[in-house]
Amino acid sequence: MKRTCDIRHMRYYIAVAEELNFRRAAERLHVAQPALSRAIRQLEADLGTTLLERTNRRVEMTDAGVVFLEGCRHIASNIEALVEQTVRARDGEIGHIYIGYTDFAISGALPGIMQDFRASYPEVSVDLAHMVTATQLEALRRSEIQVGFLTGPINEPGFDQLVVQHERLVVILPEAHPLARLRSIPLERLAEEPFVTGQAAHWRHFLSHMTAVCHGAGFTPRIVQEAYNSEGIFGLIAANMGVTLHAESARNHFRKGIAIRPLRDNDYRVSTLAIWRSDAPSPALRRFVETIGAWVATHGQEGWADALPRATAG
Amino acid sequence: MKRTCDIRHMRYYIAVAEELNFRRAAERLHVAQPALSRAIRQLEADLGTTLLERTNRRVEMTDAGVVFLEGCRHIASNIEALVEQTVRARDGEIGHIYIGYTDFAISGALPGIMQDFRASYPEVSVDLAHMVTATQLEALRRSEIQVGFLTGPINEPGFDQLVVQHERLVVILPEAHPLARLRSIPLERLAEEPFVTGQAAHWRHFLSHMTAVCHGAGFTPRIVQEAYNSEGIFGLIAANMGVTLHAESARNHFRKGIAIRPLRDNDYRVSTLAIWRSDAPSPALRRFVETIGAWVATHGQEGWADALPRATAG
DNA sequence: CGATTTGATACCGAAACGCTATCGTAGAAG
DNA sequence: CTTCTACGATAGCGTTTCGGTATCAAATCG
Repeated sequence: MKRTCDIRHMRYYIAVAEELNFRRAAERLHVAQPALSRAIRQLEADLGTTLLERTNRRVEMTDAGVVFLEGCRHIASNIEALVEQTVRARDGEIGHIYIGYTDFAISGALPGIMQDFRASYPEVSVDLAHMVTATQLEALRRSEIQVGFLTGPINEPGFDQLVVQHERLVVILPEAHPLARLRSIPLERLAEEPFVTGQAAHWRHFLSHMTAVCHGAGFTPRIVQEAYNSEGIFGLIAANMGVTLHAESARNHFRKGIAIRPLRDNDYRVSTLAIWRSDAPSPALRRFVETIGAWVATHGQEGWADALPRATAG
Repeated sequence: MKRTCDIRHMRYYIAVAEELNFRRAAERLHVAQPALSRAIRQLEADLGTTLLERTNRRVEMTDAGVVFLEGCRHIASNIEALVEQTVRARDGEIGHIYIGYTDFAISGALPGIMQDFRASYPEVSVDLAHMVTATQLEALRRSEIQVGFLTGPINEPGFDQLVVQHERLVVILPEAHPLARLRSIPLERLAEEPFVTGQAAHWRHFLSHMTAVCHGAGFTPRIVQEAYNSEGIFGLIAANMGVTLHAESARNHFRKGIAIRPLRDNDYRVSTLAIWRSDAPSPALRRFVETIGAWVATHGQEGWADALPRATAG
């Protein structure tokens, strides 16, 4: 028993079993009749089972033949589907992508991008994992994630990037704070205020932006409290523990008890980048990067906030 | 694109994709490494898709390769299962049998035989159809059923048979009937009684037995009512419309209002036969006939009534 | 820098395949 | 009963495919 079980033989058998006539089956398969005779004979030898009862005038299926026909049909269709799926995987329509994102990204461009991507490639499954910028960079190097949405600027050789957000800074402060009465806040007025920020170990990318812009206004922010994430920061501010600078995407959050005000006469911007390994992208990744590009081209760098279904205000 | 998709190539691919190493995969498959290289190359050409990324030192699966591997595993296991099933079908462990049966058979030996058969060959599905003897013979000739359980004697060329029941006759009469007080009834005492029987057109096989045995006692039964089946006959008798002769298997029925008594000094017997086409039996049919034979050998011709779970009395 | 390992290639003999031609037989037609 | 026809089986031949040995080019490692 060689256990070859060639697909071709199965297809031959399907034709013969359906026609119950070697000649017609041969026509249908575009082969000569003796080839069929031999193929079926060999198939039967491989299986160790008679599949067709030939009586020189009529062909009948045995019980085993019926079972085998059913199975062959099933397998043939499975193979067709598999070939189809494989081609689609090659074209990036099927696959899996691991993505890392920051608070800024999920508050800003990422939901819109994901929405577009899911609409175009519904069969690509996506794993979204929240990570701060430094963790994303490490994960990208280890190929644990394929795309990172993180706080720029980044200079990582071997990776391509695209700016998806380019945001002004806003001041976040307790609703009852005297400065909250201003429509926009001059940065210098925050010099003496206590600051609430993310943890220094994890938020250093954004904190370096914050300290830089504060130094530009002539002071060093006095950090009195650290929170784990943006939600935590907002909560502490609502509890009147201090103020902070945050990216404009904070406007997409709504939190009772806090006020969000633009900086007056300050054009400093923080960028959020999409970044991915530039060599040998998987097909699905290529599609995803295309989607990011299309999204950026469509929404521009200013309009990203409009992409969110729920628009909020400060 | 030839769309060959040889199973062998798939098995080769599974090995290479699992080992991610052509040499080790070749060892596992007991083939030389160049054969593998070529097979995979051809497979990729057939599919029009790169499955493995070879870098002269390391082999990696592409996304399409991952999808294809999963599919190949699935198909390979399907084929294994199919071969298994086909062999079992050849051995009669899988299949389908169409069976016809009479009232006598279903009241007698058939349930026990079916029970044994289902226990031995649970994956052979059975279609049981109630038919009178004449209908069964016609269905057997047309191969609409493969086995008939019917009332003998039968002389049908090209068919084999086996006696599964060989029953004495019993008298069935209304509980309140004067004769019901006797422990056994001499046949002559029924000469003047009105008879309730099955419809002449359908029950002629049994009716010929009945008239024959009555003639032996010197009278012709006066049939006053015909019913569709045994249940109907019993019902009419319970309604005091007459009496009848029936096979001993009637004892396995319980019907309020009727009495069942043996014939006195009468050894006439009615046989119920299993009958099937003697040429080219399907494997499942062969198993079924074996089971019938074993059942008859075990239970004998007298003990058939014991085979029923529910034993009743007259 | 040489040794080793990896996949790719070249070539050859064997096996499998497909085709044409032909046969034997069972059913149909006369 | 004879003849014809249709069907599957068989034989022989050329081509393709497959597997094996020997070898190569490149990358890794000591």
